[in-house]
Amino acid sequence: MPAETPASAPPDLRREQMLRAAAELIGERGFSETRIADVARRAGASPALVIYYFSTKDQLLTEALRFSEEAFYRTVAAKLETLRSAREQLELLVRTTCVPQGEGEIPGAWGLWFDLWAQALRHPEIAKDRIELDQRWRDTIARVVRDGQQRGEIGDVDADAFAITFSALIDGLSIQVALRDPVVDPERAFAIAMAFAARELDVTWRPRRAPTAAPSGRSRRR
Amino acid sequence: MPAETPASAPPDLRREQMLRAAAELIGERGFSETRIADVARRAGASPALVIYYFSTKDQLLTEALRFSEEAFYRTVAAKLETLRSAREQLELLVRTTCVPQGEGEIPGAWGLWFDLWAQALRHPEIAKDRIELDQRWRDTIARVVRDGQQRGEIGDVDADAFAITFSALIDGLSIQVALRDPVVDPERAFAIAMAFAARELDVTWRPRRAPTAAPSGRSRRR
DNA sequence: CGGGCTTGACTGACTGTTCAGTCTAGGTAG
DNA sequence: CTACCTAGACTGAACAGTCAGTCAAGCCCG
Repeated sequence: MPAETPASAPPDLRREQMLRAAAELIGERGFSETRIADVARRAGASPALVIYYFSTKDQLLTEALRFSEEAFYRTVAAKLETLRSAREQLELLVRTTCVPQGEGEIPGAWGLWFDLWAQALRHPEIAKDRIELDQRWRDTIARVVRDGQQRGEIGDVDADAFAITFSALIDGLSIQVALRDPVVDPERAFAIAMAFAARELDVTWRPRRAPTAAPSGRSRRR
Repeated sequence: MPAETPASAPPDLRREQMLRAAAELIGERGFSETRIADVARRAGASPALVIYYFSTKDQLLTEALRFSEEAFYRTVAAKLETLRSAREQLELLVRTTCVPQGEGEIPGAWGLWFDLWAQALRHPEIAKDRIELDQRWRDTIARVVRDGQQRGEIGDVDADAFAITFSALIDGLSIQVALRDPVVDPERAFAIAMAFAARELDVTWRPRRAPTAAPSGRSRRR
């Protein structure tokens, strides 16, 4: 692998390089399997320097988790802006969570989520972050609903209650997808989530193909 | 702590003691934070003996994960037998997953699940187990539905499709509960899941209290 | 030349695993 | 019944590898 790092970058960038590297590695290998030496190598720095910036390994990994989540939500929010109909916006939400690789975010984000949960369960500091982040996620969903309602695309439902249920459903589905469950492939997960939203929000959404049978292999949209 | 271990038990029991100890510890501290020394101490044995039975640490922890999941599903299946109505059976399913501590199973089972997912993502061996176990879980749900249909308690729906969606929803809800999200407390998760099932299965279920407000502190049923 | 950045070399602690035996129960021969 | 023997359960002590974090010294930019 070529060292694409300019050996000495502005210190702010250095930090970010390391955070990004750490986030990627956590996603690939898992939280506890990530060594600071690995992070250093990927960021094009020495292990000592990593400790220089983040004084402890735990701190680095913790910040990396936060960094990645933050990036994820920001990206989604930005993309959301570009879409005009509630249907498209909902599709975006579902697709970014239920379909393997969104573009622009840190790759391997799934492993990251699992580790985030596992860590949150035991470290109150991380737990607090996660709760906040998840609330933001539900707010995003609720806002899509409310906007759709104002435009008359969506019927009269409790947006917040819907957000809670819908985010739970999406989470559950994406676990299966991430773990490559043969019964719940990305297309199916997408179809289930959208069908649920359509029924619940009183909006029309026709699946492009029969939801159960998936006869023809199809290349993923990119 | 009193050594409740009879120093020398039949070897089959020894194995199980260790598996149980390992499963508990994984739940409490997490997969990677579990030392074989800890397992040994809790099982009333020496570290060397643990290696004597399971030749490697990974093997021990892997088997412990499987052991715990297996125990969980068996317990649920047994309890299901004792219930006669579909409504009660569904309540059981939701309660055992969405409410903190089921009785009889390994405590701290939640951390276990997160670790199971994290491990499954990276170790195909574990992934295979998980898929199989999850399929069994969905089958359990589907069977409850079909039985209910035969008894005329449940309307005409695709039991398998329902099982997929419902299990995803439950998973998502229980993540929030496990992570003590203030918005999704156990009662609320329970209410959401049951409401979904009721509507989807065309069965009546009245929440015992208003689903949103939870005014009075209430001791958990035991 | 001063201070932040960067490093290689080092270390101290931890921990999975090995090993060389000890102990016990049960079997067997005398 | 006794003495011996064997096998398997079990252990304490050491080993070896790994890795987070330290340090003293250089580097480079302003």
